[in-house]
Amino acid sequence: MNKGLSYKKVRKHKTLVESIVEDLQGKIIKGQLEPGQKMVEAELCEKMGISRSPLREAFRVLESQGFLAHEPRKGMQVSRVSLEELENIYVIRANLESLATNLAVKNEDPQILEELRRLHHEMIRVAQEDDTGAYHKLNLKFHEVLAEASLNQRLIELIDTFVKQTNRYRVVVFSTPGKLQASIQNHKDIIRSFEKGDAEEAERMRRAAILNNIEVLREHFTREEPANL
Amino acid sequence: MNKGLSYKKVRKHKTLVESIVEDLQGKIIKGQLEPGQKMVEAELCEKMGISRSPLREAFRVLESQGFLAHEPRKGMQVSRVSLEELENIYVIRANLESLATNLAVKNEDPQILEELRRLHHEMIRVAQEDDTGAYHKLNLKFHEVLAEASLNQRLIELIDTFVKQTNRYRVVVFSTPGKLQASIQNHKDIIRSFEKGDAEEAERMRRAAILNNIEVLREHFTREEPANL
DNA sequence: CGATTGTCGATTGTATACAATAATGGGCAT
DNA sequence: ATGCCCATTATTGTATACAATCGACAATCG
Repeated sequence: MNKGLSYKKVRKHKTLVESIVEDLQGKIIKGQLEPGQKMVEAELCEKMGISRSPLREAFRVLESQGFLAHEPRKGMQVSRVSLEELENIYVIRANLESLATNLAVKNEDPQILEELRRLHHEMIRVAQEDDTGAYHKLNLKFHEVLAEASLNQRLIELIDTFVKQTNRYRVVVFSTPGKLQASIQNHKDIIRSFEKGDAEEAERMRRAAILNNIEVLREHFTREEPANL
Repeated sequence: MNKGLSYKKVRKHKTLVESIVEDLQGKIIKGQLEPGQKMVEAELCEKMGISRSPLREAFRVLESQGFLAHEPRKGMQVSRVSLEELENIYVIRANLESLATNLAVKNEDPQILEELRRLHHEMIRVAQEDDTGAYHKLNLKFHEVLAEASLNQRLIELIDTFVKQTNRYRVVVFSTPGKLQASIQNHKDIIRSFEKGDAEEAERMRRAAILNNIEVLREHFTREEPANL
């Protein structure tokens, strides 16, 4: 079967470039494309059944988002993130998300609060069943709702990009024992701050949780070999 | 004279795409390309003496940065920023820059402090001469130094983009009377916090200054017509 | 007279072709 | 055997060509 053709079929209203961006982004996040891997245009074109123009445009988008990196005449490669850079990214993400949390609380939308509570209880349930996969999905949703409640479109998009970037190394963070319970407690705290209308407190809670991930990462990567981060 | 050819000559080590990005970005910031203006590919290609491929790649970069926006099949246009969006951007910028300031102070680099002092005194000088143009340049430099002192590369780039975006409407902010003196006072405060090593205070100072710009903008655009923001 | 549809032109989306440069490998000299 | 140089080749950078879609205007029908 020609795998390439499916691309053209799938796109209903999406343009080819968008499809390619999503596809490659997904593969990078999932680790199917490893950091440092060379992205040879002709090769990818053939595999995907597309031509170089849309691929190169997709490359530019992904580069802007930090998923790819290139030097002129040397070609694109999947961005290679050092531990230090990853820490840098986490610091930014912590700030952006805590800002969003602050704004979300200030907006005082009862429907948002309701949604957060629902997700929170759902997470408690799947945590008891030790379903980390389901938990991760709900967790993402929880923070997505929080971000969107900021009603700041630019911020929402920015956070989305940064979350995706850190998720490339999520596996590491989430496999840590106790992390799940800490996460649940954190959500509880945020919801409580939300109920109190204490935006600053919610902001601090959110920031602390994200920054804590850095510790986990640092610990992990000083023990084990830096591998091919 | 063929204006187009200069493009190819100028690039020494820069690729065409980079040159185009810089050029268009500059024109958008300076207002030479107005918000909402259609960017017809063929037209620009002829004017610039380039072909569509690099132009379209530059488009993608600029779109990622928020300077352009496009709908499929409808074409690119210079992004049209509502007052609300501009406020959103300022809120993000305030957060990013205050974060950078915090990190900068924590790094405690005496050379940075020295550089900030130098720029500060320079600004006081040109302010006395009412040279707002020179002041603006020094001001940009001041905050650039502050951002770079964070030593967080990703953050530095992000701030750069956001600063450029808000600078599209800088004219408005800076023509306000009293703004210059307030700006000088703010720098003084930040330097003092730096000397004390009080990162949190410096962070608050920086944030307050940027957020204040929003007020100025809002005032300006509720009096005057929203124009073609 | 208004609405609808068809056709044409303009413009974007995609593919291919050409040019320039960097990586590779083999031959030759030391 | 090893290191340097040159040629070859692979790959990116740029330009052009082709296809698909959208918008506007006009012709036709109710």
